[in-house]
Amino acid sequence: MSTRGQSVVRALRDKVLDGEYAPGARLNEIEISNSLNVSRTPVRAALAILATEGLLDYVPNSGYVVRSYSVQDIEGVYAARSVLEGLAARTVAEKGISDRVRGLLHKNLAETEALLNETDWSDRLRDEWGRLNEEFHEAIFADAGNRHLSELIGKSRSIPLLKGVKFRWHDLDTLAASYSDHAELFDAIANGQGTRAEHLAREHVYQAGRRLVANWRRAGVDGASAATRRPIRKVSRAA
Amino acid sequence: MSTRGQSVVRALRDKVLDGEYAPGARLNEIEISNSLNVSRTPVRAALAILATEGLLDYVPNSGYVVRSYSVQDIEGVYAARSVLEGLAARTVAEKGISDRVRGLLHKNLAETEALLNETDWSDRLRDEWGRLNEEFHEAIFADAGNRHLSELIGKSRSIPLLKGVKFRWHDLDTLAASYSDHAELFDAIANGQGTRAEHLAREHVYQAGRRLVANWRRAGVDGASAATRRPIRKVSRAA
DNA sequence: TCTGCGAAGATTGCATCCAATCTTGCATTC
DNA sequence: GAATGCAAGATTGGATGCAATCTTCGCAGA
Repeated sequence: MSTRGQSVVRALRDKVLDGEYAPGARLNEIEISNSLNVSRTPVRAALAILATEGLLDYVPNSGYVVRSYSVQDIEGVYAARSVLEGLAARTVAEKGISDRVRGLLHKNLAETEALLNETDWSDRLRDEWGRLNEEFHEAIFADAGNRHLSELIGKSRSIPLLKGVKFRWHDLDTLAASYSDHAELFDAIANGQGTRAEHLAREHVYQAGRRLVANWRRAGVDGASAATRRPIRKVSRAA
Repeated sequence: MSTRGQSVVRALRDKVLDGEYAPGARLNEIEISNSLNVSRTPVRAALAILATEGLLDYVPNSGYVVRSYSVQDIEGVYAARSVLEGLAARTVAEKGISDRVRGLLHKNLAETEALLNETDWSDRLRDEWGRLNEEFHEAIFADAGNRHLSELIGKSRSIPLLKGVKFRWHDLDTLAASYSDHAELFDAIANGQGTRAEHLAREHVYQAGRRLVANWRRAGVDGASAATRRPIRKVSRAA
């Protein structure tokens, strides 16, 4: 809440990531400035920043639209994320996990396991599971102590429309498998097994990506049409 | 040359990457707008973008400074780059290299080899070698067909002050070794050996990073002081 | 001499106005 | 009827003025 520009960046980023602005949607400076009660100046700054972050596409003199991701794009994102998180896991394993993160992950695993034994699997529990999953991954790559790596992973984790649909169709078996992955990964890291940790993390993220793509396809027309890149301006009529 | 803002972004980015603005240097909006003959508006937009790209540090109400990278930071950047370029190499090897890039790399290797047989090793040849090296790497990760991966590698390859000092102290033996790495990597990719290609690329980039860090340290006081992070504002006096 | 306070100067943040470009719709022409 | 050209509206790009914040420098006091 430092400057208005930063506030607008946060507000718009959340809306884009939550799908409030769907992929392909056009972002109008005046509408946004009215809805957020600021002038166009901080809005324009925020749009430029979000475009640089990769959340928006920008065409000069035309405007900004929420970037659309095809199935191939998503596969590419997860391919990159898998090697990055693999590197993070290896790094933590080889340099030694910090006591703080060891305790955090231990607690995280216990809470996740408890969650899996719940009977009524409501949306609230799903959200809680998503939070724990995020906490687990973030704790690891933060403990790698590599600022650049953290930035790259962060960029790979914030993609329009992924956040909202990410863990929506997961059945209990999938969640249990994910928990098992986490437990093994923690074991490898805690025991300094760098190569094992790297491979486990890579495979874990890879599987997550594959499930996401499968759900993406299963979502059918909605997801497909929303993910289809829509041109900002009409193509020129002259051939 | 579409909008002034984009022109300013390019101009400032080049200056930062070439070291014209040294790490830790403060960027004044008015000075820049005067030197580039534009108003503060496009300059402000450009500064925000470059900060988002990671080239500048930003402190609200204080301004922008060229981001400084410690030796640990550089090691981290190269660690990330190595796994990313490893992934790119594996991807190209497994999906099959395109004819265009196969020809390009073939030509690139021939030109590099010819360069190594030159007798008078002038600065011009050094620059030429740097260009060929860049072309080689870029051709590979571009051929992977992963937009996100390309963006991440691009971000890892544009770091303040690296461009200028990158290949300045390399002796002929080092360059020959690098050429040999490239040749082997091309062989692995062209023969569809994904794992081998990945490992070769990782090691190649890792070695490049290690050499850079060694030169960085050897540069001694200059590099060290330039790389030392300088606080933007005075620390608050009250404890 | 050093520390803390305060006022003046400098710099950034934001709002608003104008210019440039694009988009849209209609009329005209083939 | 379809395509082209033109004009009006809408939207973005840039410049400028003012407010808010920070920085710097000097001064008073311990």
